[in-house]
Amino acid sequence: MDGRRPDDEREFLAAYDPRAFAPIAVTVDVVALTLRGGALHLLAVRRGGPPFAGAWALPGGFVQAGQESLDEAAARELAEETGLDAGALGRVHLEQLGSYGQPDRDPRMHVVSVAYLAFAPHLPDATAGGDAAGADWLPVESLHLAGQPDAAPPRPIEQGRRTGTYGGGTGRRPPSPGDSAPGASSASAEAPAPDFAFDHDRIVADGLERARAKIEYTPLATAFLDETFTISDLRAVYEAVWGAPLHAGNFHRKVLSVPGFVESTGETGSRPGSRGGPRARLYRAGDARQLHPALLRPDHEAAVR
Amino acid sequence: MDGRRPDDEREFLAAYDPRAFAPIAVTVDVVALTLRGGALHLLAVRRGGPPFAGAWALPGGFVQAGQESLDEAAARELAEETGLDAGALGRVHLEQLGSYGQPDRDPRMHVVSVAYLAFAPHLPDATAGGDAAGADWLPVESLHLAGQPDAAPPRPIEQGRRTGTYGGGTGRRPPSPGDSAPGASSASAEAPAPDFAFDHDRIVADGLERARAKIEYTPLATAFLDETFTISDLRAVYEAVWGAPLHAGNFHRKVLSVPGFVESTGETGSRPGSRGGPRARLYRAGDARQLHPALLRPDHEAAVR
DNA sequence: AGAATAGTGTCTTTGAGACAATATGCG
DNA sequence: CGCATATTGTCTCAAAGACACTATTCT
Repeated sequence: MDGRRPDDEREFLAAYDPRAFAPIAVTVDVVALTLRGGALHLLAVRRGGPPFAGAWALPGGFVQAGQESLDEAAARELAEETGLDAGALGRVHLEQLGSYGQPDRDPRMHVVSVAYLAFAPHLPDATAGGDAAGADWLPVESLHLAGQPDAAPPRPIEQGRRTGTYGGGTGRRPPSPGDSAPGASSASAEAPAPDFAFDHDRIVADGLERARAKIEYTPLATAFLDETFTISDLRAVYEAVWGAPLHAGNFHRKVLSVPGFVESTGETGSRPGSRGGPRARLYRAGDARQLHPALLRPDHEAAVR
Repeated sequence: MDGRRPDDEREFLAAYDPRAFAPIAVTVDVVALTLRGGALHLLAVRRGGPPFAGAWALPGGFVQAGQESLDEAAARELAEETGLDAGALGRVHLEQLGSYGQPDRDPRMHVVSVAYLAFAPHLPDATAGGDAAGADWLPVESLHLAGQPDAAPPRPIEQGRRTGTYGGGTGRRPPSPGDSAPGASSASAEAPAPDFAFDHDRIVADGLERARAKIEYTPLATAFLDETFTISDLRAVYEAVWGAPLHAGNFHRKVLSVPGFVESTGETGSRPGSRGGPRARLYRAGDARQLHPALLRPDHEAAVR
């Protein structure tokens, strides 16, 4: 309406000499999830230098200005940390999660981070790329995450013991007051009580909630599996991501009843379940992009209220 | 792990002298939606200068480095264009939509735009803020959007005649090429067929799809209404956003059956529908943040396949 | 043999949607 | 009066979930 105000003046200048105006750095950070030994794992790197030296952080880095899109930058960073080539990356689901831009989230300067969420089939051990001191897959159930975004936080679990099934109860987590996660990030690796650098714990929490919601109404759970899989493999994905056991029979029927979710390869798996049982039939991902009707989380309505 | 590679070198420098490295500008753009006369409208501004001078664009601007978060920047930009004060802004729902960072999306330089989605009750006419030549609310049904993200594009509608119900058919819209719709208000808006500057048509399409999906499983449709409203008012929101008529009786029962969606104010509206009928009871938004069970779009499964 | 798993059948309950019916208030 | 709307009732069908059952294969 009226004449230029100071803000506009600066914007005007910025268009012609951006370096004089916009000291905001843009990075991408990736919340990469995979299944290892039946448990959901998150890719994290050890920070090699300050700030937060020694703390866990998400793999990520600066977007190369004028060179790449955000999606490309995320794929590049993920590849650097996992050693994946372009072919293997093609089997990974990568989607944008959200952007984080609090002015003080990085003590050095104003950094806007565009977070991505990745679902990958079982991947090899992580290899530290960039200036990270190390990279590793952390079991999600061991994470201490601040400010759970919604209502599906990882429940307290016993350390060390991984029976392949669940340690937790039915899922209506008690608030668990003694379960604090202060900034006391230990720099040694044995103790898995990972506090994250920056606001990465919030990004991880948001990513986990997105993952839990996304497999409800999309077939993306198959992105955690190989080309062919059994219905039980698929059920294991849902159980690992949701952290709750599912009824095998009903799940089986449900998956087959949703059009386009999976399609049969007429084959049958050679190795039955490690504890006996008939050989399961093999399926591959179908062509649906959305599940109708959706596969809703058990008891989720109660958790949300 | 190993020695620094060139990329790392640049990142390292960037941390200490960002101006030497990161010529990426960060902006926010807002997809602001409201209901006017029963139809969904989008807030747009006329660009005052190149590039894309004279074209419609989303309200937005640069994030003030070190001064504000992304959310704050979006709220500020929205307020500038709508003349809303802080109080009125409190009644507006504002959420992050996604970030857009193709290197060539702005011809001047690499600009990463963080898009926001806003739901607002009926607002006054837009007032051009910043360096815009004008601002206006455009009927969403008149927009020509490239690359519809999904399967719920606006259908053709008859202009002028707004009977309060629908002109369209059952929802499987024919493309309807010659369908123009002048916003016919302040800023020389005779020529419609709005093509947007930059990639803003894609952002708008993504925002619309997000809005259509979001009111399925959240009570955010109430954000388009005043403090109190009737069930019919609420139904009008769903019909405007989804672009399809809903069965009044079933909708009524459904809304009341979802816990926490609306709560009754014991009152009754004084003005019945303009064409007669009993006075409807008034409700206000309930305390639920998610709807269980959800209010699914009719026929959406078929549209998605 | 005993145990665990794959896959199917059955039954109950909930919810979505089609349709009908009644009451209210405007023109 | 005639019509549109608000609200409630009824009926049918799809789907989720609990439970049971059979067949298969490992230890």
